Amino acid sequence: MKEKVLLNCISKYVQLTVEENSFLLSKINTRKYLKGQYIVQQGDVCNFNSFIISGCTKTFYTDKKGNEHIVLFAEANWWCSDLGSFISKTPADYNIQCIETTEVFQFSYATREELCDNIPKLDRFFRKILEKALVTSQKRIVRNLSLSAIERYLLFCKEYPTIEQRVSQYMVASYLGITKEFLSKLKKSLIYENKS
Amino acid sequence: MKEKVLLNCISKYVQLTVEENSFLLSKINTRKYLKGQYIVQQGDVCNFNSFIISGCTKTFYTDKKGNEHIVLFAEANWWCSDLGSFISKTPADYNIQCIETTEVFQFSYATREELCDNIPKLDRFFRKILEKALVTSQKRIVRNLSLSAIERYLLFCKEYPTIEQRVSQYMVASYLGITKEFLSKLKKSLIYENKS
DNA sequence: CGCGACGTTGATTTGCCTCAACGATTGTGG
DNA sequence: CCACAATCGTTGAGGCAAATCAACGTCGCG
Repeated sequence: MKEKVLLNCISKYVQLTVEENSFLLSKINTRKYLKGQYIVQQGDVCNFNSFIISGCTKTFYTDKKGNEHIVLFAEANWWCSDLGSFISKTPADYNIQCIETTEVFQFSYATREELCDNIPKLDRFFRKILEKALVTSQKRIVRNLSLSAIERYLLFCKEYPTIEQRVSQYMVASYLGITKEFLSKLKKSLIYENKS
Repeated sequence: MKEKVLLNCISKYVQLTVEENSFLLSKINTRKYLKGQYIVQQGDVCNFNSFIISGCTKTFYTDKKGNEHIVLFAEANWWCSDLGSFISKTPADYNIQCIETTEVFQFSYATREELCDNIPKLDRFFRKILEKALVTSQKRIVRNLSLSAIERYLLFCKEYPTIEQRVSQYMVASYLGITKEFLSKLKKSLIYENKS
């Protein structure tokens, strides 16, 4: 039963009672997206915070020239939303698109507030995962400032091996902040290095 | 009375009772740093979360070549710490240095947990400010990926005019991810543009 | 089979860095 | 109160990492 995945995820940070668990589950909405479908589109309001049960999504910004810039990839057990849009009901800065068939639990803003009001431990849960997300985000800023493209690529492969395998090359390039052509050249140079 | 600044900051997000306020204040520690002093140094454990009463700090990473990369500037009413180090008691990735004489309230990890245990609304408070911080951090990632140096500089001046004025040029450059020499050239080119 | 999405390759260009030297401003001790 | 050092900012010459552009391979799929 897939609800267990979510309860498991939460139980790593806070301990809910049986009643709290069932209250939480009573508020859950499940939704399934096909490959290529959008959970949110830039400009729309992001009304849901989604917990990924299975599949994979990319959150990205499209600039004036039409180039994509990937904010994050999300796999099973991760949360995704355009947080800024979600919390202040303003138009989303980002698109969230499913790279594969993806199944999620979704919470509206009102539902999430209701849950946190009734189960204060959830405030703590979200606080803790936000702390982790912020640490990761700041680390990425620093890496983009201090490392070369090839160093960033190697770190990405090491830290997100499953993502590197399941998404297209051009998305990896976009995440790293380089062009797909240049990433292609980097990978070629790595092969030659290993041979010599 | 400077404790009011902190209570004010919190009251923008959650409403504490009189007893809660005084419990919170009873746990407060004040500390003053001189210009140039460090709140944390890379490699040490960051034992405090600091709320800035007055002054200004920079949080930065020093790479192997000795270059500084600024994660964030913080002024009055902001929180700063090496969050990763603070929550998991591991060596800090970053330095936090005072750019001016700076006065802060400090909370140890244990104190913060005690506060949140006794006042669950504080979990919500921290959740909300973390949400905002994460939005800002992700926005910066996207900007670094999608904008040129001059665009980033102009946005920085627009969004953080007070910081642009009080910190050295080379720190602004480091925040933007460019060299001080190149920033100097950018500023010169802006002057010529306005004349013609 | 033929089309569309993705990846590769090479030629050329460019945004930004490096290095080195030189002002300007500030603060500090004699 | 001046001299001098330290710190910060500016300028220019030259170099490199990565972008751009254009063409061509390749693979999966309707």
